[in-house]
Amino acid sequence: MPVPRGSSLDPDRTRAAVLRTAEGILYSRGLDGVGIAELCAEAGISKETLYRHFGSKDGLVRAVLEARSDRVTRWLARAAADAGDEPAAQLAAVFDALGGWFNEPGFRGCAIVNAATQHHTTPASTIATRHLGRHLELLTTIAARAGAADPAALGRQLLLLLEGAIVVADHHDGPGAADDARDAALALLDHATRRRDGHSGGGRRG
Amino acid sequence: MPVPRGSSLDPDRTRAAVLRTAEGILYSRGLDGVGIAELCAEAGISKETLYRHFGSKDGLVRAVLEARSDRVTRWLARAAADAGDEPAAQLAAVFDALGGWFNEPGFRGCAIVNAATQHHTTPASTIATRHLGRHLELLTTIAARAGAADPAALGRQLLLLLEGAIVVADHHDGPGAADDARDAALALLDHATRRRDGHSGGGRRG
DNA sequence: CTTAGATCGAACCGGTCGGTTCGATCAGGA
DNA sequence: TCCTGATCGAACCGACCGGTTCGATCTAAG
Repeated sequence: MPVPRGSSLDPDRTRAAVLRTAEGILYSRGLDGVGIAELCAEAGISKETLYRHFGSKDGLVRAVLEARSDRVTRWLARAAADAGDEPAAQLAAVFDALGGWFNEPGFRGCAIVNAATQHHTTPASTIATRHLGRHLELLTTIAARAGAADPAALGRQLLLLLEGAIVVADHHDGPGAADDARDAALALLDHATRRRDGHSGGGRRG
Repeated sequence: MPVPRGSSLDPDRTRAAVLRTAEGILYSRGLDGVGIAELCAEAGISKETLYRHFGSKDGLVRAVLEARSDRVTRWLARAAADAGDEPAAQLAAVFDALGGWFNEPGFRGCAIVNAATQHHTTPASTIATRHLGRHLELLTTIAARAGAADPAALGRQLLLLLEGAIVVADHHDGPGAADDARDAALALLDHATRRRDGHSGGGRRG
């Protein structure tokens, strides 16, 4: 059953509603697994309306992916910020948040990376590159605040864990991948911040 | 230009040739990016021949993915074996081999994971799960031979790095991801095998 | 030579796709 | 009230899809 048939007649509201509906369907069925006719039906709009708002299916996909990238980026940053000032705790919180996502019923991997995998020519690739760059920025910031010897390098390593966890959770392990990734991340953080004596660094240091 | 028009009339040879050709096209263009008509034309066979050999496009895709999984698995195992008996060297060799792959012109991520991402209902998902399981087995074996405290856990962590490196190389970094993954893998190996004194373990131990 | 089977090439099928257009409808501002 | 513009619903387009069939052709085995 589509939208309650309200005919809001407010372009902004219509656009937002379409984006919300299309995101769910495109994520669960894939970019090529659903046609714009069905998209319009589910969103409760006509094809002409969709055409005027987004220009093409590709335009709709791009708008959906950009909105999603923004939201996911804010969500991860929030998870880190809510974990307090301790870098190790922030890192753990990021991967715990991932674990919560993996446990959600409709989890099917990263929508942006999936889209870029399906249409490697379209702007999806550009959005995906920027999306990973945003994750890298968050992780590098945490690495720097933790006092890592090479924050950029540690950030890149942590990004591998983050993206690897999504793939493994989707195609192999399920939610357990988040726990493995968190353990590995904390180990790498410890390795990159350890003093050169036998002391195990990264622990509480006020 | 298709096959040299030899008409081998040998079913096994024909099947192998079709698999080889289809693998390249399906990998570079995506499962939905090419029709069976073009596949047949490039392979130099008729649609009826393809239909008799593989039953359907899905059957062809499955055969392609299974053959590729076998080949990739053997390739990685060989890379490890050729690196000698030292677990750390074997691990480094695995990620160095990955780096070589990332540098190849047509690299577009893992064909099996990509396929499962595109068609998450088809047998592609099953093949992908088994594919990652094979990688996990190799990495866990190396972890165990290195004397890790928990080889299964370390194996799972290394799998995250392997899969993460493929995604990041495809969508963000390029070949550098392999170097980051190797460094992280060696750090995790060190972390999991270190003695509880200050000595940095994992080194040569006969 | 004859025959059986693999293959070709082309036509054909029903279906779906993304995109376009058009007349009717409806709400809000002048 | 009347107009503007957002929207609807439906029809339509050309293209391509995966799959099926058929007669002709070619090769290798008997």
